[in-house]
Amino acid sequence: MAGHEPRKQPKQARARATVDAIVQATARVLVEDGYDSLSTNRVAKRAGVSIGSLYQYFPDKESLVLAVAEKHGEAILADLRARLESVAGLPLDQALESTIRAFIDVHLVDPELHRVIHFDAHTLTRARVRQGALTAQRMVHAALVERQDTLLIRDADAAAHVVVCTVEAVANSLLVGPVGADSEAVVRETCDLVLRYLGLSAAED
Amino acid sequence: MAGHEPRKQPKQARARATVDAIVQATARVLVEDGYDSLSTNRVAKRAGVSIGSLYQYFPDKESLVLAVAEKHGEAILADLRARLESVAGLPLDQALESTIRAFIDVHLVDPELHRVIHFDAHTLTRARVRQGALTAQRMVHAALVERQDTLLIRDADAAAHVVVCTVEAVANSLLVGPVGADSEAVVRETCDLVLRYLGLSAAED
DNA sequence: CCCTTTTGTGAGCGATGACTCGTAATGTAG
DNA sequence: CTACATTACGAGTCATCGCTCACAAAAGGG
Repeated sequence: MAGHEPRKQPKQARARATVDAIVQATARVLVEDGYDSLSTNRVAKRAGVSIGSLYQYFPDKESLVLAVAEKHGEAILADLRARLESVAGLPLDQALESTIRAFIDVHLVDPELHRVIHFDAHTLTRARVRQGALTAQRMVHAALVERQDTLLIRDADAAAHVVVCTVEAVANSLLVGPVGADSEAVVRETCDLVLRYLGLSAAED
Repeated sequence: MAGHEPRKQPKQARARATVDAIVQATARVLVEDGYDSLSTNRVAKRAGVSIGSLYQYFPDKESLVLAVAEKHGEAILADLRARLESVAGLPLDQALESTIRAFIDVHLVDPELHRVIHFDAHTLTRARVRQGALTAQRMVHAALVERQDTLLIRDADAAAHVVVCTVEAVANSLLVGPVGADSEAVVRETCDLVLRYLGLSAAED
């Protein structure tokens, strides 16, 4: 289902520029025209290269979207890591809140592109996204286990899954459109949700 | 983008059977072949009717999927209502837990179809699903406001959104595939998540 | 029985799309 | 300059798809 064999790698700088232009063009088509309007011909035209050049480096249409998703995923991850630097010294509850907010914020890097990748793209790309979520889940799992006695946890596996699932869903809901509530309030409530779940924040007032 | 005018309604029983066969065939193609393989010709063939007959009752391809989604949505809603009958007499925390479990269970009616509708289908169908979620959100909002003084709520709008978003995400996560955790445990944790968030269930042991 | 309405048919039109391949241009090494 | 590898090109192939339309068969009604 993944289509064909991998294609050759660019050797010269010229070729690397071409590949880059193609990936960027794919992203632009994705956000400007939508997933349904994505065609290899259109991408080639938008990139200013010929359709033949495109197929020298990408075996099929899906691999284009995959490349974009990969790049976007890495950008997000880098951003997240940067945002988490400052968390190290904080007390647990504040650290957690910062992490949650960072996780949500990071979904708003190029939100249109994120929306398309997350909601419109197909099998392979979705699998890639899902794999990213599983990675996050493992990280959360580790963090939970490490603080097992400070927290209120019955089943760390299930807890990690629920937490990641929840925060990701909220983050994505914020980039779909009107949400019937104020965004900042939603983020605040999400923090409360997770903190109370983990037994970290007793009710105030 | 929604295509064309609505088509005529079936007057005779014969025609109603045809329409039904078409909707059912659409659902079968959707779960057996996937959204990407859905074509009007294929649906017609699978339904055992001619392509012309299909276009007598459905203006375009999307309306097929929409009909399936509509039907599935109604089935789910009916199921949910039935499951909620028994909740009336229970104390608040148990009622809430039952409701959450019901909401999740109901996503497992024809899970394959649900998966396709929720994850693979496009604009119109997605809008329909989203509208359903908003309805749920309004219901939750009302329920929260009604019990405002028993619960721990700062912003009912945001709370309703977060809760619905969360439970729906968990429900959908359970029908995508391996989850890295036991399903029942996930459901239990989700209940805890929401109950603790609303200040209903203090920590046990 | 005939006339009208409703229902059913499927060949085929026009469009689009993914992808190939023969060829030409450009870089690169000796 | 020459020979070879790399890169770029884009017309064209083949398949599919959404959808129409001219027509035929069945139902209903008088």
